Amino acid sequence: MDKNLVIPGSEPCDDDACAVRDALLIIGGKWKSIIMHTVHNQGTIRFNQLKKSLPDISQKMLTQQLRELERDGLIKRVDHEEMPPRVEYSLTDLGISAGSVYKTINIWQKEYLKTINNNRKNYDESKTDQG
Amino acid sequence: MDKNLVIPGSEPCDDDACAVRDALLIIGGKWKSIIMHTVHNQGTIRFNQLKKSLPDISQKMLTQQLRELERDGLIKRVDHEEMPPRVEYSLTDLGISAGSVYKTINIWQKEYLKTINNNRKNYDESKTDQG
DNA sequence: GGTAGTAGGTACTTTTAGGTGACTATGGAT
DNA sequence: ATCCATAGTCACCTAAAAGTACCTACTACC
Repeated sequence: MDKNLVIPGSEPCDDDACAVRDALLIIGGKWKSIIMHTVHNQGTIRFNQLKKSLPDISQKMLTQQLRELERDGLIKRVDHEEMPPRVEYSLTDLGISAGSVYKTINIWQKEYLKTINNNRKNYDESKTDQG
Repeated sequence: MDKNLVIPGSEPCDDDACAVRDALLIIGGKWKSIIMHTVHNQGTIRFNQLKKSLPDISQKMLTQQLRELERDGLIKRVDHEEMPPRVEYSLTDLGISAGSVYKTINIWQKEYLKTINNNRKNYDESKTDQG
């Protein structure tokens, strides 16, 4: 087995936690990838526009995820302090860099989705066949 | 903004779900990255060896995660059917390919961790300063 | 003065992920 | 007979993530 092929650093974990684990707290979760994707596609996007683009997300979750993305510096929030309110979201440079990670994940998934689904089917069959 | 720089495919979601979201169900979660990392490092590893390498994981979670990784075809499980039991785990080719995804995530995290932590600090301060 | 649009916030509930501790089967050693 | 090691399973519980429904502030418009 070639040790140079794969996976993270050299220690199993830095201190307690894994870098990958930490990264997934920042870019993972149910909504962040699609929010990031939508903001990127639009360049600049307002709150309600975003909400309409993501019909299944609740207002609360959208706000919450945007706050986290803003806190971590992946997204920039500009409040124009007008009435009626106008708030615009866009990606920061860090957000754009995270985009390349999403892209890698996406490519991997697209490439191996069928394989994985076949594996699952075979696994299930082997379990129902002979427990 | 350069549309060619970043993020997944061209639609926000394939059907309901995102490819990235689906991928993270396969390779994400609290334990999978470190399990994969450990198995890779050892080449072949037995259950209890793995448990000792990951002192914080419970036996139940280890079994459960290994079953999912096996089901999805990232990990191969070989039961030698001896007594006392001897079961050996190793990565499949698909598992190795997932390693490159973990690697990308890991590199990104290592590169931007400080930036993210600074962003969080500044964000918190701006919130406590003036709400 | 009632309604609509904007960008949220709050309280409560459900669902999912993860954790704890005791238990099983097997055979060999003490 | 009892204990040990291996590789688990089972029932139960907590904590975190996500969802639902309703509320706020401000202004314009009718």
